[in-house]
Amino acid sequence: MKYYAPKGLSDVLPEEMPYWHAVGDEVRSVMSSYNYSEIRTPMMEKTEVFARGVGENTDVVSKEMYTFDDKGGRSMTLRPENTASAVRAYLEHKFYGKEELSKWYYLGPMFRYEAPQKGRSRQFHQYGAEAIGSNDPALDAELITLAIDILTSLGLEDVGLKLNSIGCPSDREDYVDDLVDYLEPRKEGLCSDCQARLTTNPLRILDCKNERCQEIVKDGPVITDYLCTDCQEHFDGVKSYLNELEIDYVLEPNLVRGLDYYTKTVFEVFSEDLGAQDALVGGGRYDELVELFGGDPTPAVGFAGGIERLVLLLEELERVSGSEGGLDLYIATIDDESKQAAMKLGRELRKVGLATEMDYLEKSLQGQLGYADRYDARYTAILGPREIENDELTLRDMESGDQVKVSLDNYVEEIVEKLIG
RNA sequence: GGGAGUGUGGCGCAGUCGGUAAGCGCGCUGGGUUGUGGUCCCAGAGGUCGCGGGUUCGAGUCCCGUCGCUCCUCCCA
Repeated sequence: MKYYAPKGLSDVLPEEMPYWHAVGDEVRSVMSSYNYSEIRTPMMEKTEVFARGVGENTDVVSKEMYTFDDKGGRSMTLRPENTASAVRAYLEHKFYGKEELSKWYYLGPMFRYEAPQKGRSRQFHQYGAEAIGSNDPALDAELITLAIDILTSLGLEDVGLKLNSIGCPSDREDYVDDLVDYLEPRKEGLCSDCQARLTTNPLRILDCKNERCQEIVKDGPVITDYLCTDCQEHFDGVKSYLNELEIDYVLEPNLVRGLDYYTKTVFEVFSEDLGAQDALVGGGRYDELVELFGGDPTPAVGFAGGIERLVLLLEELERVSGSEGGLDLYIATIDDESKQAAMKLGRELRKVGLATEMDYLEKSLQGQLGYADRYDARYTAILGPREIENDELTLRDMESGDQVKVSLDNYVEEIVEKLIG
């Protein structure tokens, strides 16, 4: 084989499409029910949108971006996530002047240069929501239930919610100071990555999976002890709403997440039925991001979910029927003359909305019936010299095998009648 | 960035110690049915064993390299 799709970029094949459609349909439907409107931002942005928005020290920006210079010498980057673009669009189109609260959702491809594995590819697809303009903890809870509702409406039940608050920047500053003070003397025990993080991004040490790092972190300071009154109240509010909504969650004080823009609430929805890449949805509040992009201080919260991982689960659980559509009618032909007529017939039937197929492979009648069978045609219209002679067609019910003659004068009505009536 | 596994007709696989094993199932084509699918029976087409070197009298099998794929670590969607 000479040509392959680039590593980590995979084709979504027709046979997988029912799952993708199910996810897309459910996302749109649930989002609408929560009054979120779709927005589509470009698949690439100027590099600084992500570099500034997501954070220079994040894994995503420092080593996972598809960045290149365009012909004008501008540094462009394929979007690794959609929040930064959404905020850019929010400001560019001055939504702060149009509405007090912007509730958006999106659906589309994202790109991160990483080693592909189960549930992770370089081009992947996310659906997500952003609510810009309110710091109400009820909105955090809304986003969380929205994310969960999409999953449960698709038939997933065993999903868990991890929840944490990382406070506002000044809380975090105090916390990071103490964390570094705590870790510095224990530096030797940390993995080499974490030793580096101690200076670049100490918070990331918290969710390092290395056992020794975890051991050390376990007895260190806990971020939720550092929340200011505002942040504490906010966090309590989120938890209280979740309790009211009977959403189970696990408090994870070490959940900090990989993007710099988060403040206060952070959360992840995960599945135990997935492999190493078990996060289905990740999100949180980003109250500083609009301001960072040059807007007035504007609180916001959002989440994103991975479609590939969701499809993987749906396939495993067989929660979505593996086929869609199906043929209403197959028109079998015998010779050139009947094929001419079949082309015309087929077009008429398609016009009234019937999925119609015919032979393009010069198959025998036997072969054509087999083909019709394989595609689950409900009826096969047989059109041969005998039918043409009598100005009729033979309509075969593919389940019962019953056949009737139908006049070519009113075949559309008769076939529609059989299929619908 | 590290680690492990894997590559044999379209698909899923078997291939023993290196020695007529290039084989099975599904699918496909034709026939049984000169115009009738699903079950069944018969026949048939289809493979430079990922690629390139090497060892050997002899390589799908062993060695080296290379490309691809998969999974893990890490991070996350």
